Amino acid sequence: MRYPPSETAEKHVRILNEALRSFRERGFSDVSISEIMQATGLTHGSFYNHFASKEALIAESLDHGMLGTLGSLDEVPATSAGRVKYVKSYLSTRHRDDIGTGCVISGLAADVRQEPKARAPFTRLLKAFVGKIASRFPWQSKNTSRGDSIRMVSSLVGALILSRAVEDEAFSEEILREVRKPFS
Amino acid sequence: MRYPPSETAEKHVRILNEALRSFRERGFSDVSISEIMQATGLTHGSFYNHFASKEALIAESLDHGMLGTLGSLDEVPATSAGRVKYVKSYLSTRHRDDIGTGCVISGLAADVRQEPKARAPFTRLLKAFVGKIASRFPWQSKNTSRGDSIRMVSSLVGALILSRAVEDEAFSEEILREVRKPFS
DNA sequence: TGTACATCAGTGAACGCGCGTTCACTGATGTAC
DNA sequence: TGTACATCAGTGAACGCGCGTTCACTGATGTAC
Repeated sequence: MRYPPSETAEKHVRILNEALRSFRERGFSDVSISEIMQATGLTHGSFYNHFASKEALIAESLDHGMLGTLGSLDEVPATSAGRVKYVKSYLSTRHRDDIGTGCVISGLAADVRQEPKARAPFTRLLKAFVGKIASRFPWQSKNTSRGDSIRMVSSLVGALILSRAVEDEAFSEEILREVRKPFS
Repeated sequence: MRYPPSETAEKHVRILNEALRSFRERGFSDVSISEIMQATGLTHGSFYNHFASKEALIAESLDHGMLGTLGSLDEVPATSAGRVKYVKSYLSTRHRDDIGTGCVISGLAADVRQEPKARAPFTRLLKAFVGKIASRFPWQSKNTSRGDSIRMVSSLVGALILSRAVEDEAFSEEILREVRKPFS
């Protein structure tokens, strides 16, 4: 049956959030349309009233995820102390264990390669993230700020992915701690 | 029919290599037993004469991959020039595009989280890699060498994964180039 | 303002498909005597 | 050294299952007049 547009729009966003959470937790291909819809409180059939295909959902969810990812940078002051704080929370045990609501870039970077339609939105997201880190925080020089941002993002993403992959708790913590050091 | 043991052992290794290549290229769950066996020149039915399950193949292939990953470090001198050379080849366009035969750690770090049986062998592999980089190359001080190794590995893995995810060739190259800088 | 109808989101059965795994069978290899 | 038999890797059909997607149907909402 038909529903008021506001309700439809709200369900659309709920599907996106549910999808983005599941995708981060278990990857694009290990998450089914059915379970996303079930988690949203709907049946799988109505999925195609919202999205053309699973591919389309993946692409749109990444664009949707851009808000939260860039927004997380605003929660921290635009100072070098703010940068220290950001790195500390990015490379924290909490963030490591909080994959479903954690950084979309670390959560999906490796999955993106397999999904052609995901690459363009992911590229936009990463560019915006790198650009915002370079411009928001103070760096040694204007010339190197973009490179510094890329190096910082690569370190954070690599360390978080490795700390999540590893089974040994002490080793996992060691990775987070050691990569935090140069940023504090 | 029955085959000589040497032939069986050789096929076993061929399955492992084929699996490891496919897994790196497309991830554990997007690769089927059938296609691995077909690429090895066998039919899918005989897979279970070699491995108990797909999970067991994943675990064994990671242990098998340890040889190549650690071996790649021996191809470079145990000097700081050797380390420069290693980073240069790790963060090269060739390695970025050569996923199937590239570093197992970068290729599978994110996939490992989803495969419980893969985490122990992956942890061993990463520990050995970090340990070997710390001990093989000269570092500023003995105290920081292990941390330096972890920071280097995190940077390399993060940069390679991001450069592979991104659709924009110039941006991808920029990531590799900027992360190479502090190691040259 | 009231009525008639088109719209469209949600439901759940159904589709074809490929997956991991099992199984009866084959036949050369290895072993016991 | 020769013979009889157990072993076991490979084959391909078959299994149950869950996937992405489609579809006929329902019924409240929005629109035309």
